[in-house]
Amino acid sequence: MKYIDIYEDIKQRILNKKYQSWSPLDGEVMLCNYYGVSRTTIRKAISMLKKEGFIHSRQGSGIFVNPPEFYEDQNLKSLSEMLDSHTLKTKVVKFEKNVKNKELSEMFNVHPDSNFFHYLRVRIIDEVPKVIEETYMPEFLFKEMTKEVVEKSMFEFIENTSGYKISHDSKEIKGVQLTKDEAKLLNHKENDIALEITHKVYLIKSILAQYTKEIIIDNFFKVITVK
Amino acid sequence: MKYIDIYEDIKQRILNKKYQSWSPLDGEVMLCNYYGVSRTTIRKAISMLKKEGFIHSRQGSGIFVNPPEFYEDQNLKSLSEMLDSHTLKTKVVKFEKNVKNKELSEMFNVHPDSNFFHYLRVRIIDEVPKVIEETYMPEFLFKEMTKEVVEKSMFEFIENTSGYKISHDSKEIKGVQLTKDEAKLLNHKENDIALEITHKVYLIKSILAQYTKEIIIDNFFKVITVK
DNA sequence: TGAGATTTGTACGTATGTATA
DNA sequence: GTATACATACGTACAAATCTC
Repeated sequence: MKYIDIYEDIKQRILNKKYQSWSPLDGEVMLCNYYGVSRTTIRKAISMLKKEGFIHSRQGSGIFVNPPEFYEDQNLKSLSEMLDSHTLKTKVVKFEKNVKNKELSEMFNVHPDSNFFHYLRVRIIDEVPKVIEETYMPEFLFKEMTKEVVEKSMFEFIENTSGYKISHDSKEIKGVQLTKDEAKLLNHKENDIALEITHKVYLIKSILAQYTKEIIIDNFFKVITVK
Repeated sequence: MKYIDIYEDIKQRILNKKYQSWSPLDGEVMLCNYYGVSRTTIRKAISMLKKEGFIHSRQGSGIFVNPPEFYEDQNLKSLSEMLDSHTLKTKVVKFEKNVKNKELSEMFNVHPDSNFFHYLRVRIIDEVPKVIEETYMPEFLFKEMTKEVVEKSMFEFIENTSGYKISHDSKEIKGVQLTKDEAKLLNHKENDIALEITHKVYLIKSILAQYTKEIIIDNFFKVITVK
């Protein structure tokens, strides 16, 4: 798709700091000529870049490159993926199959005897354990699941390998005090304040595919919106 | 603007539960005829509805209405405005002018002698105090500021009355324990866990116009993303 | 201050591609 | 396989905001 290519090209230029913050991008007509496409196509690419906070535009004026803080935390990935620019290690503390649990079955809206995968990972950033990540997934949806998958990216597995399509994504953020076990895993003191993010991933038709609870010790979460 | 009208019309139908969750909307061509506009215009309205989580579409299949949890907390307004559907009262606890403060001046990037407005409001939802909101704004930007404005909507004041345009918006969310004073205002116990949201509103060219710290006692914040 | 040029925004129409039913 | 429905892409015209001289 042309507009995707153009979007990627401009995005890379911005990420590689080819433009100064607030500096104007070429006008739409100029971009049409440069990429050899119609204005509709350029505007589609521009629209995506705007949505993700890379640029903004004003009628009569032009298109302008945003400073990095506008787009850095924009893409709603797994919270831990947000930290991928740092040296990141993942330690799988636990990996179980055939877990049965009444509350889980209710949450996932499946038969009470259903089996779940369960794994617990600790994310280590710059040699410091920062995030505990505990995940449950129904086994009947993911038959090819292995420990190897858990050691890599679950997100990618769902999107590319499993054949399912992710429909939406809900996160609930709250402040909590660390339990004894959590404190131990994170080298912190019991009752220290942390953020708990419960994360549900849904497939088409609102089928819940994954439930994750993250405990994150860097006690903040940042959201930037561009008008 | 036609596409805005169409967007509003369909949005209202969805909010008023004229459609069942997951039920198909009319096709694009049908909507063109109904509203008497081109397909481009329909697609612009559809695109906005998608962005805000009201609907989703799949190629070859159709356009489908999302269930309420997709769109309820979508719009990034002031966090307290998110609760406007409940009976909401605002109590202005403090309103000061001519506040000088070194840290504030640095944060706003203005001369150290600059004056700030400062006000502290408590938001009362269903008769229960839930949110403490403390705001600082530089006086030189907002000359017409009065206590009356503070008692109503600050957001509207900036957008409509002051003549400035909001460029972007950053929020930082963290877990905190209530101080003695905060606990008193919220009828809670000292050291109870709450969420603190620091909120910065920027005008064009990254001019910081408002700094708000919210302490919110309902200890969660929900984000839903639709792919 | 004002008129004209520039630039993005809105809207129309048409044709073809691609996923789904 | 065919029909349907959304997705992509082209081109054109005019409106509205902004910038420049």
